[in-house]
Amino acid sequence: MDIPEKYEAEDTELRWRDAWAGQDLYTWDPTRSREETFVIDTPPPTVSGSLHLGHIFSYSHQDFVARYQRMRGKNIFFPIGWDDNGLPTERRVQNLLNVRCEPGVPYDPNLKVERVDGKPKDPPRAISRKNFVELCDIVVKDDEKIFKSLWTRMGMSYDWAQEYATINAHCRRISQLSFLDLLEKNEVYQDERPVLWDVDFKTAVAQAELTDKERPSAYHHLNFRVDGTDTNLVVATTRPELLPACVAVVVHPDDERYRAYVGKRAVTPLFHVPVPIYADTKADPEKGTGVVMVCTFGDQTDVEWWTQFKLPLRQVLDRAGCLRPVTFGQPGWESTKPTDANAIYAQLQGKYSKQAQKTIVEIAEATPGVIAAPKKDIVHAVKFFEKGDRPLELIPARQWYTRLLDKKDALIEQGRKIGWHPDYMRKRYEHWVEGLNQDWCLSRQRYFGVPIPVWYAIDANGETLYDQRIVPTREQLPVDPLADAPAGFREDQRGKPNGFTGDPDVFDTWATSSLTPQIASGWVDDPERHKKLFPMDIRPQAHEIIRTWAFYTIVKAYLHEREIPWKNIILSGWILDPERKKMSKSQGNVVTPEPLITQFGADAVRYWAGRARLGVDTALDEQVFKVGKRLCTKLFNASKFVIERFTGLDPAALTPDQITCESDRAAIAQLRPLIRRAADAFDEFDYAQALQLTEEFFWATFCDNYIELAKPRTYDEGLTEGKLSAAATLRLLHRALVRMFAPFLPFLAEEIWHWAYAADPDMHASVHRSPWPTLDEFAAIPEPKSPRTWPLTLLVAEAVRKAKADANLSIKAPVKRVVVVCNPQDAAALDHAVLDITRMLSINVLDLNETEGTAEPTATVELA
RNA sequence: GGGCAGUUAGCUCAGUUGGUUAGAGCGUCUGGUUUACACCCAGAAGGUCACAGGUUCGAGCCCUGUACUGCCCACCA
Repeated sequence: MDIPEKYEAEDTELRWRDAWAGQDLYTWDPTRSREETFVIDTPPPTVSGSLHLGHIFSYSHQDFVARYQRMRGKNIFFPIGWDDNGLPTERRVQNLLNVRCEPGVPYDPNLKVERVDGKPKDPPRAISRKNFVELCDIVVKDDEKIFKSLWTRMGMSYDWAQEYATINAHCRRISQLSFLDLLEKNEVYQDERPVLWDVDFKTAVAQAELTDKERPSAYHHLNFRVDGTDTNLVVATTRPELLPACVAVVVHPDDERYRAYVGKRAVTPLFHVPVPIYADTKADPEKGTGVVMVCTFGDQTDVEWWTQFKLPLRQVLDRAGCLRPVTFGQPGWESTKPTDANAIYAQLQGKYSKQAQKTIVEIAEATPGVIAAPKKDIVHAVKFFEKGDRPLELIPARQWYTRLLDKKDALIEQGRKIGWHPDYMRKRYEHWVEGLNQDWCLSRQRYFGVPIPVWYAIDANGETLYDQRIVPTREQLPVDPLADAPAGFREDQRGKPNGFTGDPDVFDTWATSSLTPQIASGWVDDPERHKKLFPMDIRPQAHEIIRTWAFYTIVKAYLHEREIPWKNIILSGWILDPERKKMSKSQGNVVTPEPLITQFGADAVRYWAGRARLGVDTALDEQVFKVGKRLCTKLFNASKFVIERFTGLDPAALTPDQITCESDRAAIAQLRPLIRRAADAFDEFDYAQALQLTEEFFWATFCDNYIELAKPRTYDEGLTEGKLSAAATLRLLHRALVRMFAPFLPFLAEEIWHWAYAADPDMHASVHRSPWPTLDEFAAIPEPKSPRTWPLTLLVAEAVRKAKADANLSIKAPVKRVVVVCNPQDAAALDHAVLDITRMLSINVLDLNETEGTAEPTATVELA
């Protein structure tokens, strides 16, 4: 193969990308044993949106490990999936096609919609869930193509035969199988109770999807008359709009101020609703006025008191977060002055809670005797759905749950069986499990997701019987209960008395994502394959989703098989912008990878990723790409030298026994520990350490010193012993280094490999299937007579270089004399390399002045 | 409020179980047409290892405390 004059990353990378596409270098071999196989639980990226530099970063880390393990001879299972199921896709489809999902609408097999550019003229078209899901499928397919092309460009060594998407039939089936299995095991259950609710998406969410946001708020001080007295209890509340939902008042049992009122009733202002006064230690005397109003529902404590005191439900918020119609004076809505209450409520009804709050405060301020004290502004943390824009509410709803609270200890124990890299990430997992306070809410009131595979019977009166569930058989899955009729029923019985109805909900996307190991392995559908792939070797992922993806995956593996899902989990850090801020779309500081790849090359971008250790957040520094590109250029040029210098010399004629020079043996002795240390680092998933060691050796030991030392001999006339020894050594060192760089710089390494080594009988045609260097390859080469030869050579070289630099002379300028003062052992060691040293540094005379004692050797330089 | 990390040269980061004078790259400065490479080579300057105590013959590393930064969790009347 011809070696180009100059290194052109784009040319090299395009060529190999195309060449690899036609080969099956990365194909998993199902016939090989589990022990020989290395299985990666690749994160499926969310396809709606674009990949940013952070993805390139962490996905490169996975590929380093995969490529290393492959070179160690492992049969790599490295699948890639697309996480297309879920809210982000729904939003994209709604905007792109101007449609909205309306579950009651019948399926239209001939539905045609067009993409809209800019703001749509018409209101969104209501379509069936099945149509909506089909449109989502079409849209994500396009994104997946773009993602695939970027991964290919980055040289990711996926086995594309294992490609999947989390919404495809296989994933829906596995996800539904999981649910049915847990239903049989009584690990999932349905319950109607207050649930964390997002009023914009109109769906329940789980504890793991919460995030706190600081919001300005205020304590409003309201007078509650104690029934039958002239005394007022002052309630401090941040949610005055929930006053109509008030069902009780609570004080601390030891609070002297209020002890006398416990057991009496208080009357809410404005609505005149008598409510009981309870004592409970959860009421904090220090907070507000020490008097808490219990509403259905303002916060989690309200739910607890509501349950504890068996309080009535006065639900005022509807699922959109608006105040729904209620009538005081009706059963459950007692009021001593219902007419007044209804007049006030009429002004709130239909408003979002925030507007209702404003209104009720105005009314309270205008009504004498209601406000006890001026409001007090505060800032406090409020719970949000992580993807939501408005605070969560607690709204009673029927939902499916997975039992978690009864197995916290077991889940912590499972976590301890897994290797966490870095290890301290294990603590994050354990703290999360310890802090769990709810079972996992599985159901979402959304559309583009995996349907919950359950139908319910409808009785003769048209009432849905939630405890009379109809579940499909395993063979039927995947099913859509809104489109498919259960066995024994006809479609026209849907929604009719004595008929059936389908569960309208879909699963939390994590319910499916948590099954990536089972999705990839085939699980119960292919037990043989499952056995060969599960538990997996590594799960690579980001640390902020330990509480979701890692946690839920551990939960599923435990509930289904009492197993851990993988032996190790490796956690990449984040890419921060140069100001150390996390990259995010909302911050507007996201860097797209394509221009960087074009400018520096995929190998250089991978190099940048390889410099960051696991778990460490790294500030983006464009200089590092430059360094990566420089490394590629250097590797290209050094390789060109090593190979072209000996054009015409048959590589097969170069054998280990020709390596006779002490300098050469000394250089090889430097490589041995490098190979071991880099492999050790890689075995611990510390690719960054492996890269650093390799790079350091390559640049300093190999290029700056060894090549320069050996170079004069390579110009010998004829095939001298020294020249052959140098040729064999250069080739051997170089062949090892190219392989050690291969996981990081796969394109360039492959290119160089094909210049020189692809035809090697004990290697593979591709560097990526060639063995990682082992000490065995160098076993036939004797150790140098002294381990001091190499360091002493460097000592002389450094002294001479410094002398020349100090004198502003060219490095080629001749040196009259160098006197080395050292002990006899060192003198003997150095003596082996005298010829190479003098030739490299143009030294006329090198005197070795032996002195007894252990004093450090010194070199004195006398310039010409 | 609880927890987990981190704080080392102007910048980005290494620093293995405590062991001479603390490292690299980038940047800066000085020199060098050297037949692989000027996307290069050589050299130099640059650090009270956040701070304060302690253990030790010896601490960047171990212990205690403090400050700051980031993340996770809790609180939400």
